[in-house]
Amino acid sequence: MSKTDHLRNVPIFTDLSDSDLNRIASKMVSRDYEKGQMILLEESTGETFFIITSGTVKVTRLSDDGREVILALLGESDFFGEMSLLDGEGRSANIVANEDAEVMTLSRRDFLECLETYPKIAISLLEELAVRLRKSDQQIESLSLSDSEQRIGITLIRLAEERGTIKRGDVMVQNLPYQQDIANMAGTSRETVSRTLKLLEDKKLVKRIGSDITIFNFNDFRQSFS
Amino acid sequence: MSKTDHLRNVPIFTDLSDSDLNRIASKMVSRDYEKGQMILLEESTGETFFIITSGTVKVTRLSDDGREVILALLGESDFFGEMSLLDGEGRSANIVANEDAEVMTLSRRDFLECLETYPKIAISLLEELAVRLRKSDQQIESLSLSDSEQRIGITLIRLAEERGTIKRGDVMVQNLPYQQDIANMAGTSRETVSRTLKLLEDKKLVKRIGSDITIFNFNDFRQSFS
DNA sequence: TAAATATTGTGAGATTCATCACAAACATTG
DNA sequence: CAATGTTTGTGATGAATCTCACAATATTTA
Repeated sequence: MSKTDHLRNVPIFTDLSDSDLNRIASKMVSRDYEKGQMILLEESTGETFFIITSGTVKVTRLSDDGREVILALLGESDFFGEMSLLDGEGRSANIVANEDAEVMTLSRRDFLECLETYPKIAISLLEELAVRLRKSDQQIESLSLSDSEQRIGITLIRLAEERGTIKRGDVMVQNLPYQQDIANMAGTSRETVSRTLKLLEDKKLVKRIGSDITIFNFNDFRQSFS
Repeated sequence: MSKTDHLRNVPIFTDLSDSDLNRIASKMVSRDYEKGQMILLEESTGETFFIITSGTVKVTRLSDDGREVILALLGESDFFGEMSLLDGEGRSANIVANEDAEVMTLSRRDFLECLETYPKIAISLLEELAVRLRKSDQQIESLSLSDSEQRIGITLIRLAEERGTIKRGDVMVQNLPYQQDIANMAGTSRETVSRTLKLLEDKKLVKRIGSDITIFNFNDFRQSFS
């Protein structure tokens, strides 16, 4: 797949013409990262905009004593790095390759120029940030008000919505993250994730086979954890 | 203060010329709300952009059983309502007048037209959303990793940064919100806020007089609760 | 100013969960 | 296919903090 083709799949670029896409693509550079490799480090100043062309990355914050919060898992056609380009602050999060990943990068200057040249990009980006802010708000609510079972349920829903496949009302997520990562997404401990997944299975709400999970009756499931 | 003057103080409009500001101001309508009055209800579709000209509002999410999370307290020159204008989703939060408040409103159509006409507004708005997203990420981290004392400390810092006055390294916040509201901001219970404020006072980190609080040595305080 | 209402303070018990400590299952590598 | 490392499962324990129940203050209203 060409760089231009990749760009076309990115929500904020979809409105552009082929020639515009080509123009932008010509300024982008590809980079590869191996699983576990740090792509961006907290506190470094952000100078680059990234688009994921393959693989997944995790966006995290770390406490001084090494505990981790996963703010998001991003995959193909998702982008990151825009925050500190926009507000000039240092990075607020670390980005680590969750599996081998390939990205395309755009320099700060080219990115900002893009925004000025194509107001549509700015507006699409606004939409995207609004969506993210909304998700953050939901997460804040669930961290504040829900117990660990609920939060883990909500985390499964997030995963299912992002990378699940539907089959007659059930949703299967292949290759569930490690329980430690689910715990870091849900704001709980690894052991609690282990126990809760078992509980959900006992309740016949989900079925696990290896590292895959099927959520039965996804709409009901989502309803009950909303 | 004229409508135009109010607009000038709003970060996303600061870059505009007086004539542009006037043009926008002419499309805005003022509205008043009494303390406690609901300005926007969750689930209704957003059709209006709001700028606060006086008073404060709180942005909340409610669980079905009536518990409340306060996502933000907004004051003069802050704005809200842009989220669902941008992504077309229904509102994600309720807005309630925290004290008597006056706002200026802009219709969806005029707001979006503004964005198209003045790309600078779009870019400023991007910056603002980036800042908010960053704050949300911090909050998610603190809800996930910190104990209640830390979270309450962080909440005090947020309040101090938004509405405190500095006096020789100390910061005073007048008219602290009710403990119930602080609890809803910090994701804890009202009783825990009561006990924790007392604890911070015993540790000589803060001093309370009536509904005012002084945080001693604000920089150190912030450091230790980072 | 008294009465009524709202807010804050505080003890005690219940509960949820994190943590520790292993064991079991699974995967990876020589 | 050992054997070594990773990930998951599970009991026991303790700590944090929520909840409930009032008491004590503040604040507002009559």
